[in-house]
Amino acid sequence: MTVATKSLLSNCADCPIRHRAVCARCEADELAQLEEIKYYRSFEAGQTIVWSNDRMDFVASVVSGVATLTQTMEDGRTQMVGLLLPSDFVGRPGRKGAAYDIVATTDLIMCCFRKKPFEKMMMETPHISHRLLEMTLDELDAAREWMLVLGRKTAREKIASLLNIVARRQPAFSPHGAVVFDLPLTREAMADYLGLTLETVSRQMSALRKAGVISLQGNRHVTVPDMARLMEAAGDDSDGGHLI
Amino acid sequence: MTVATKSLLSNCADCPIRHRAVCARCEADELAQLEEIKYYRSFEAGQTIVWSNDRMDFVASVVSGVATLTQTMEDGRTQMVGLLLPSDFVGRPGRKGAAYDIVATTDLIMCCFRKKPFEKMMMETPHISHRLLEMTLDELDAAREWMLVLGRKTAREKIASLLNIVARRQPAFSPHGAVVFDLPLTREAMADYLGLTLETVSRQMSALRKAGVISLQGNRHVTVPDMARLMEAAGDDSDGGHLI
DNA sequence: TCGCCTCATTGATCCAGATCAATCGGCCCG
DNA sequence: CGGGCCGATTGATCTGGATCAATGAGGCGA
Repeated sequence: MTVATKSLLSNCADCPIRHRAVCARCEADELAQLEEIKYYRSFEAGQTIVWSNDRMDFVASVVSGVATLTQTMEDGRTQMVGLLLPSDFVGRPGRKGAAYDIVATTDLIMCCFRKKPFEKMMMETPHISHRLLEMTLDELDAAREWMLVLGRKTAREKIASLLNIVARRQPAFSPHGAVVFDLPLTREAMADYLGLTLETVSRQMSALRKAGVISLQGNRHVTVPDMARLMEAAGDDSDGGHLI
Repeated sequence: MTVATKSLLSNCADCPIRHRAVCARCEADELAQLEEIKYYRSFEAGQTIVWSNDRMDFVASVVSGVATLTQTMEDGRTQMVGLLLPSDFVGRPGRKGAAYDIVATTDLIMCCFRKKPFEKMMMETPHISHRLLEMTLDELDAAREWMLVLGRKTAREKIASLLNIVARRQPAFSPHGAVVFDLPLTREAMADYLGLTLETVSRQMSALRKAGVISLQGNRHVTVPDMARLMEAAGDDSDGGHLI
């Protein structure tokens, strides 16, 4: 580990997700308390972080990289139910085990908190529980948005919706002009997220490319020349009247 | 309004959802505070309670009856994203407008709190914000469960999953033996929840009836002779190892 | 009692996406 | 440099659920 990384990882004040994660509202003294119960873990792309039903004695924030939450039926059908990007929260206070498989789809660093002391701190620190409530409400909105995608959108709209989500969470995103990014998911993982087969994902990616909505450099590297066209392909109102 | 109903409606201590709603953890003095900012509203089956994007200056608990949350695309496709049963919470503290259409599907009574004072109380009363966090995490789990239903289940499994959810929230539910209840939704509303057409819903209800998984008295009244068979039809593990 | 309206059922046909199958292309390892 | 592997693409065919269409059945007002 380089000296720069080590510093990044030990000092909350310099943390890249300081102002978006569950600790966003904490004061200096509260951060100091968190520093005492936190530790970092890193994972390589493809590693499973937690298996569904496993005991889970920590909660965490994603610092860098991407992870997925996946549900599996007995006969093997799978559905991804969450995409965890930097600053997203993992785990549920007040529950023993994991409800989903959690898998790193890129190299990943997580900032973990031992669950017991974190729960204790939540009880005593409104800044944490209020921020967690706010983040959970946001996730609930995202999950409901995704229910519309899964229930009513066509394969092409589903793909465009996924590209849209990933594009918007890029650090240097601007709603107008071109956006360039790497997809953090394989075609198969995209299919699991979208309720499709990987063949359909591949076909519709090609279709969007042929229509000029996106261009591809290799399998993962995507250029979106015009976000408005992508939104349109996703079936979303391009001037989305979003509430705050 | 009868005397009995009036008493039910004015005194939190006698409230039927007292121990499951957002106020579940409140002490007597906190209930007294809530009583000051609460008021009741009732709606008839079919009435729209709030339109998406409307200003919403209250939050509420469902006291009796059933409501739905629905999202609509510009071209008219709709997806139901939530089913609100007694004790469920409506609205989002910290947001001005409604994100979804909220519609009463049966006659409905809601216990409303003016938003501003409720938000103030949340800041000062951990019993409320902790309970709300817990309820929101449960809703998030339910939404993710529903993502699996929408993304990966067959039409027949979808219907069985919906019947399963409704059966389990009946006041007098027992996991073994028969369950009898009234569906709170039309075939069309079921279709909106399940990401299907109403014709497919109707066909699959008939198929489940012919297979003996359910029996129907009229359109709405359902008897489930054996919950295990219903779970099986839903594609769920009948001895589901649920976490707490 | 009749006619209408709403909700539900059932039938016939169509099509988006699943399934089955072959091929491609980059990458690692020997 | 060649072979094997993994992820992705593309093609051919099949099918579950959508769509289009007709009919049924309860409830209610005139």
